Amino acid sequence: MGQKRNSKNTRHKIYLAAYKEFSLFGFAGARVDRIADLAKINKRMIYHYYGNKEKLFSSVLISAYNNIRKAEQNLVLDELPPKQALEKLVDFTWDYYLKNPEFISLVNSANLHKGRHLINNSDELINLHSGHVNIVEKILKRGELSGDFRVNISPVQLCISIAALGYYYLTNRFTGRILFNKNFMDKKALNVRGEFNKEIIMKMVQA
Amino acid sequence: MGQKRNSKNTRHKIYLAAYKEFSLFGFAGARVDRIADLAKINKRMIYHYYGNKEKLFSSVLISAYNNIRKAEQNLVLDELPPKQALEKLVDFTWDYYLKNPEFISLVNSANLHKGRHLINNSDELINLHSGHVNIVEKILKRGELSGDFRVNISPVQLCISIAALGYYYLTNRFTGRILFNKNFMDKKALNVRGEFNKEIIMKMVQA
Amino acid sequence: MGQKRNSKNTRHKIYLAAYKEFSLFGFAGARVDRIADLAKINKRMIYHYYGNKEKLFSSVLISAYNNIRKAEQNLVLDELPPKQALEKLVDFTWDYYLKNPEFISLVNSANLHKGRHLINNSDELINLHSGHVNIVEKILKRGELSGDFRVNISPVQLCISIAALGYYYLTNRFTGRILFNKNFMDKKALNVRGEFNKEIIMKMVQA
Amino acid sequence: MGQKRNSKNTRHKIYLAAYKEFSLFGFAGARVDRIADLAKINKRMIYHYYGNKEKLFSSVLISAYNNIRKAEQNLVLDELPPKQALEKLVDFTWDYYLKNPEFISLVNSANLHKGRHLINNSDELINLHSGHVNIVEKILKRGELSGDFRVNISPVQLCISIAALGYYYLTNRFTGRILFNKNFMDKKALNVRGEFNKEIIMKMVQA
DNA sequence: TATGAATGAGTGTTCATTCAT
DNA sequence: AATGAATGAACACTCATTCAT
Repeated sequence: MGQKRNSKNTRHKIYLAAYKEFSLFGFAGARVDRIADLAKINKRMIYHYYGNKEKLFSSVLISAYNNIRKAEQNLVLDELPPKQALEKLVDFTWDYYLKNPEFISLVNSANLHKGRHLINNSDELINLHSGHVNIVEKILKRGELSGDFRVNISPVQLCISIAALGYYYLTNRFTGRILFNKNFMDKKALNVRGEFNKEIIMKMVQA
Repeated sequence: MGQKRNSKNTRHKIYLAAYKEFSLFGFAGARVDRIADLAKINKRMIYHYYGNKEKLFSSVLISAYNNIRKAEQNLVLDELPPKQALEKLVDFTWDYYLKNPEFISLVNSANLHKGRHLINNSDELINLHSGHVNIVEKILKRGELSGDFRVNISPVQLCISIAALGYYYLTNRFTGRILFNKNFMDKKALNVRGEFNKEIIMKMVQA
Repeated sequence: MGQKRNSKNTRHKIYLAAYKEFSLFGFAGARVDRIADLAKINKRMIYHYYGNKEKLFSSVLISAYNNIRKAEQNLVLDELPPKQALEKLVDFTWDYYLKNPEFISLVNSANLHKGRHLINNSDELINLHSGHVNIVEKILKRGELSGDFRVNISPVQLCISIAALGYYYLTNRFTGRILFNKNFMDKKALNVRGEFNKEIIMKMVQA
Repeated sequence: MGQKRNSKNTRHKIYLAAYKEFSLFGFAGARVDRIADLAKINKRMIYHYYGNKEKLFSSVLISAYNNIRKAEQNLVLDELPPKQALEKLVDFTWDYYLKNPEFISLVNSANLHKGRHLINNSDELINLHSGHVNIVEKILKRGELSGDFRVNISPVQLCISIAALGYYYLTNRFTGRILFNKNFMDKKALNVRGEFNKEIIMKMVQA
């Protein structure tokens, strides 16, 4: 049984610690030593399992992307009328970002590094991602047929918009608080924003 | 006089180099040495004029925010009908981001560091920023009166949304290219996105 | 029996890999991990069979010395006239170095470490080595009696000289190539050097 | 005057310490930390002045080669009869090695690394080195004319041989002591070897 | 006999910052 | 106002070796 000598366990502990560290400090600001301390493993193990800091970041980043897409795949949308399906998807996106703000930080860091951590590593992810667009496409098609939605709305542009509205609000919550002199994260503010996001998307698609 | 000119010059050269370095690498990834090399000044001068790396980042960040707000103030919107005024504002925001992608990088880095570089440094900026919200508020009010726009749209939420739609697209252009297998930055793609942004905002406000 | 064969096999695989690694990188530059990889055995086995890196190096070094001495013992020189016997010995030394350049690297590394890897480990080797001097001594004696050679030539100094002429040329083949702008290792160059070595030794001993 | 803030001084202290460290431990075995300690300078300065360990080794190595060649150039040989000139050169080589055993260690280490530290760094050195061959060539020519030396002796091969006889003896002094059970470094042994070297070279060239 | 997992001390290198002039 | 020299703490990464099975 041996909990102690457990390769998978160590690997996973590293992963969890790295996830936290990278999302708190970005790739450049993250410290391998802190990851080792946090994971309570020997630093050497990081290099044993992941090669180097860069590859560890890649792993974490890809997992983060995979996680959101997998969660999304679990949504049951096909049985809902198109409007409700779309609202549910917008809600899901907003909720996911709210519960996983680290995801946003990781993606920002990945883009600061021009996306190089995604290259050569992401076949599975790209497949998962195309599922993401498909979901939106299917909803739009159903809405067109039912007469609820306008025709010829680009699924990709809509995907991006749904993400954008929540992502921006959350990634800018710190500077936003200062500049707007408003706590972006209190319960009411979050509710207001969630509703606004839904409203703006629904207005966009409505016939 | 000559000396002062020089002094201003050195200060400004540092600023320009720092702006570039911080936007390329973020706060943590930026290197003081590189800034000095790029500015072609003695590294010691950075500490003379700006105190330390952190304060230099603050300066750069605040300037970046000021610049967008000042440019925005120069827009002449009052004389346009509300719809056109709003479209012009959306266009401006998108264009500004497109021409100043470093601004987005700086803001991301500032938020990674929880906005601490803005605190105690930003009275002027906060004033400028409230002007930003005012612009939107005024347009919304005029639109309500003219019957073009719905009533009770939150200016702050609209501000955020206008920014969000462009900001997200551009900050995620690298991972986006890989995940959507689509060049986010070619001319046509940028045009399509610009139009989509306008459409979504206009649909949101229309009566 | 099968197990013993396996055990010998593992030990030997380690030895071969270590021989290669140490001669390529020296003692300090050699990596235990690389030896394990090269030998395709578990790293732990190195410690099982040889104790540590230092002792492994000792083993390899002593084997290397033993090998050259054993090969030398196999020469049949007694039946040749003294001049021919000496020429054959010089040829042998030069050929052996040429075919076993790793030997030279190992010896250099051993001397860099002040010979400590030979101490307490080398009784058999010292015996073998005295055989080396005996060979030269016997030839010299026979040459004196036959009138071919001068009297009172020191066997030890001659041994050293025979080794020196080939050893130096080969160990310095890389810097030599650059400094003399001449490929030390092409066929013709090696032939020229081989003949020169013989000539210089024969001139030294001739009556 | 400022002894303390003295760039040349620091650079030189690093050089001296590196020279010692590299010759004691070879390139791989040398420690940058020890060099810094020995030089009593901040480790950072090593990287400031020399870039990295590898370049520092290159510098030290090239200087070592330059030094022996420069010392050799200072010999006044043209005014001596050819035999005496050649003997003086052999003596010089032997004495130089004896007084600078580190030189031998450095050259061994350089060759272990396949001479790469000499490449792209050694124009001056290659020139100096051709002076080395010229010296021998001139002596040989003069000896031919005077009838003291044989004709058609290769200067390059003779250069190599002169170096070889001393170099090998000294570089192998540690393993030699054990294998031959003889202190290679006591005064008498060194004298004997010095004379033997001269004898072997003179016999080689004599008419 | 054999192995995969783990370790602590260390290795070359880089960082933001300060000193001395 | 400006500079080249210097620093110590930290950085990512690697080492020979031992543990647990």
